[in-house]
Amino acid sequence: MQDKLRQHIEKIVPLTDDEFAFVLSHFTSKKAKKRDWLIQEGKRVKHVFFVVSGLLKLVYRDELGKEFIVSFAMEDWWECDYLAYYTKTSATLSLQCLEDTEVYCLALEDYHKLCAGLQKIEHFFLEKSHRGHIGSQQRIISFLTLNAKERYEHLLKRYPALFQRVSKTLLASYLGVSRETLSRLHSPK
Amino acid sequence: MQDKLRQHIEKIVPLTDDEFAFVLSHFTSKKAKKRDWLIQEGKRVKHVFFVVSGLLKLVYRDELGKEFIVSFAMEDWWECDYLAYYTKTSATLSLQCLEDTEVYCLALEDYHKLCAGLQKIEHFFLEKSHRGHIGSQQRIISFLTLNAKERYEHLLKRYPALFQRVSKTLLASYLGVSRETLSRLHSPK
DNA sequence: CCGGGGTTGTGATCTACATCACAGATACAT
DNA sequence: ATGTATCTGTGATGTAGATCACAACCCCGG
Repeated sequence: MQDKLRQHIEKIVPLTDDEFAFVLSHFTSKKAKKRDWLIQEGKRVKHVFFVVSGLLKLVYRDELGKEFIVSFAMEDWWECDYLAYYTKTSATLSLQCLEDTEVYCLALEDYHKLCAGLQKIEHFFLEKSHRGHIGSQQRIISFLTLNAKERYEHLLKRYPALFQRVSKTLLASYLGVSRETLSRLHSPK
Repeated sequence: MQDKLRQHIEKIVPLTDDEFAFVLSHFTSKKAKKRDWLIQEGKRVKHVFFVVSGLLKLVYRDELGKEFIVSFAMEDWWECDYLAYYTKTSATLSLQCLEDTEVYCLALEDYHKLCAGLQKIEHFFLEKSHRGHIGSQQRIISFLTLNAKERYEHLLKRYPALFQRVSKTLLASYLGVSRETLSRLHSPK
């Protein structure tokens, strides 16, 4: 299980055994069951999570209680309500397990200590953050330029594995269409 | 003009005179006129830009030639086609001046040298990247949860200054609605 | 000072998608 | 096993917003 994290980091920065031990000492690990919450709207966000196994949804809930999926987090993903985490405010998003899930948890002060103690890891996080930013930008472009069907096909091509693991209802919510419309996209008229 | 950049960085990390001189030595500066391009689709992206003064649009153009505004960049903003920049591939986005503009330019290898030579600045970039990522995530949420009118009002509240500086046509493109619809939002029905 | 390109409003029409409503299927808990 | 909730498809209908079309405007360059 540690190997997952190490391999993940080493895709970007190589680490000695000692360095990885140092990194690992800043994390705690946690197992959660389907339907458990790792972040709850309104509460403080203590950790950023690295997903070792399982699947989660990051959701925003509007005033009417309607739920929107901001992102899915699968193996090897980092997930958090970053705004709440970095600014130490209460969560506006929630993070819930869609399957039994295993994560590493990193508290904000441990994150700072880790970066201060090992420059490489700050570089790693910078790299990760860039990629996350680029990914979000592309999702924005897909909202600007594509219709429901195109967004659906785009997602299907990019993450075929998702379709085995999450309900159409959730996919629809991620794509920003109603589940009825998504359902009709398969067999177009 | 240097002061702009220094003050901007020092909002996040304090610098000595020597450190700032070191930072500045990695940048070049450039003036561009309204309608000039800093990044052109299909070409290589040599620099990331820090906007000292002026205003730019970052645009995506679809197969039909229709233009979509990914973001505006005003004073104190960093802008780039980050994907193309970091991966040294050719641009899928374009960056064009909407006003006469003054920027600092940072080439990728200078960026790496700068980070390697001064840890503080890597920390600064990491912080900036986080904020950018958070901002994009909120824009995604606005696409998922708000209709055209709500997105418009949201933008109006957040960046009132923009409305004095850019045409409704461009705003509509940023918001993902047609300019006719945007126009009708003022005087509802 | 005149002409043309970009900007804005507004009407008429069209369409993608939402919403509501129902029914069969599947999974989950007691 | 048996009921209950959650998922999925599909019809009927409503609506936000796109598209097309035109007229008035402003601003800049020659």
